[in-house]
Parts: sequence; C-alpha cells; structure tokens
Amino acid sequence: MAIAKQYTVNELLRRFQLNVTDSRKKILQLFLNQQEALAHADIEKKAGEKFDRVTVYRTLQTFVEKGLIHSIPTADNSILYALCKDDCTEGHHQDHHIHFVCEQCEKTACLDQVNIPEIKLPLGFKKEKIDVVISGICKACS
Amino acid sequence: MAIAKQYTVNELLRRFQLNVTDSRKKILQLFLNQQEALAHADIEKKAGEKFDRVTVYRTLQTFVEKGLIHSIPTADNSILYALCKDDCTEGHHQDHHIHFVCEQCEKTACLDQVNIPEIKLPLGFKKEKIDVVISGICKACS
DNA sequence: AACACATTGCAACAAAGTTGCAAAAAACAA
DNA sequence: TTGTTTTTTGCAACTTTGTTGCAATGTGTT
Ligand SMILES: [Mn+2]
Ligand SMILES: [Mn+2]
Ligand SMILES: [Zn+2]
Ligand SMILES: [Zn+2]
Repeated sequence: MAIAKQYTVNELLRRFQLNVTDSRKKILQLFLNQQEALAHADIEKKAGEKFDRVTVYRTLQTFVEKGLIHSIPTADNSILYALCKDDCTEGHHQDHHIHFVCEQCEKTACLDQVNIPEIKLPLGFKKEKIDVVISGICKACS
Repeated sequence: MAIAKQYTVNELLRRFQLNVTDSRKKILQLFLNQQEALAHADIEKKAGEKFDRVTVYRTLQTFVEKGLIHSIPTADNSILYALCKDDCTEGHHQDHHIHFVCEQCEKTACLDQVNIPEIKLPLGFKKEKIDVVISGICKACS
C-alpha cells in the first residue's frame, strides 16, 4: 500500500489497520510534514513533550511493523526512520531505493528515483535484501 | 596500508603507530582469528573478561581512527567491526566492497571480491562514500 | 451507554555508552 | 638500568537509550 500525502493522518492510520490515537496522529504528522528521515531522538524531542518516551518507542515500532515507516541503517549507529513510499506491507518492507546522507546539512533522504543496480554475488550467496546508503553533498547544499 | 595476516599483532600495531599493550594485542588477535565481522557485544564478551568495558570501547575507537578496522552499518542497529582490507589510512576509510549478512548463521562478512557498481545520482548530488549491505543466505549455509 | 479490547503512562529496571581522574604501563633518554 | 615523560588503563560515577509489567485510560463497537 502506497502512502499518499493527500490522505489525512486519520485516514492513513485506518488504512493501515491502526486505531487512531493522539500519539499516532502526532508522530505520523511529523513524518508527513517532513521531507527527510527523522532520527529517533528528533521524534522523541518533538513528540515526547506531549507523550511518554515509552509511547514513542512503541508507536515507531508499530509503524515499522505495519509498513508505514522503515528504518535506515546508518554508520554512526543512530536509528533513522522515514515514510515508506514503495509497496511495503505488514511484515515485508520493499525499499528498492537508495538513501542519501548529506555530510553538510546532515539530512538523510530516500532517493526514490534512483534504482539500485544489480550486484552479482559470488557463487553460493543468495541475495534477499539490499541496503545502499550513500553519503556526500546533497542537492540543496551544493 | 593493507593488513596482511602474516604479521604478528605486535608488528601490526607498530605499523599503525600504536603502542603495544595487552588489550590491543588481545582485541586485534580476535579480529585476525576471525573471518566474520564482530559485534561490539562479542568483543566485549571475549575481551572484557580480562579488560575493562571502557578499555574495549577506547581500543575499538582507536583502531577505527587509525584505519585498522572499520564499522559496518546494520539494519538492527548493532555496531559491527571488521578488519580493513583495503587501503584505509588514519582518518579516511576506503572500503569499496560490500557487506553480506547471512540471515541463517547471522554472520556478517566483507565480500572483498565484489565491487560496488557505479550508481548515478540525480543532478546536484555529490557522492563521497557508499555503503552496501546485502542480506540473504551465505555460501556456507546454502 | 456499556462492553471488550488496545493503548498509554508510570515506575522500575537493564543495557549501552561517556567522562574525569588517579594508578599503572609503555616509551624514551640518560 | 634507572629515572622521567607520556600514554593507556581501571574504576567510579554518570547519562542516555531501550525494555517490561501493570494499572489506568482511551478507542472502536454494539
Ligand atoms: Mn527510504
Ligand atoms: Mn568491510
Ligand atoms: Zn545537505
Ligand atoms: Zn550463513
């Protein structure tokens, strides 16, 4: 199921079989307002004033499980989250795009338009999922 | 500087301008004995019996800085480390290989033989560093 | 409104990572 | 070797991050 920004948070939550609650509305709205990926810390800071820390953890976990957001691996080991834009469903994420980390503005974005090329693995290896994270200078900063 | 396993840990440490100490010898030996990448937790468990937790942190940090080991970004957000095999130097890591995470044996390895293909970014983006992590079933497990 | 069930906040905890500082170890120079 | 300087270590205390159980509250449904 694709996430289109035309839907209200309430509609989106319902579509993903989630009860509509204040914390979920608030946190989902953060993602919809945002182009870039959000660090867990950011979310906690922006949503945590109103909601308990534990609730933020649980909400993000739920969103990942239901296929609303996906996490992005980073070198510095902080967790980043971004809205799923492909056909992610409960249990299986299908993100065939790359992630770009700007070293200047430090923003991380999903580059949906860029496809990941085929990578030939040595004999015997079976590929299941591939994560590509490129760092450098983003369009806005160059 | 390339890391060849023919060198003793003492020689290697000296080559990388590091004083030879018990903890550094022990931890470097762990990497030399090992094919796969090591999780921070593993290292701490294997080396931590003899050395303080803080020393393990500081040693790994030093190794990364000096270009002896590199960290591998993972989806589940645990830090993995592996010996550098390319021409990593102090300050700049040049790992142009991919990392493979086996979903069965859960081992992560550097696939030095596999080159990362060119990825064309949209206009305005400047690529600096690229991380590719592929998960699936490894040779040994298939 | 009443019910069943899901979600939240709180408290208590566990794990992971950081910092300052004195003691110990390594390197260096006589 | 011995003393001196510099680096590294261990300890303690702390912060930050993440987890769990449970009672209270909120949500969806009839
Ligand atoms: Mn993405
Ligand atoms: Mn590697
Ligand atoms: Zn930027
Ligand atoms: Zn395997």
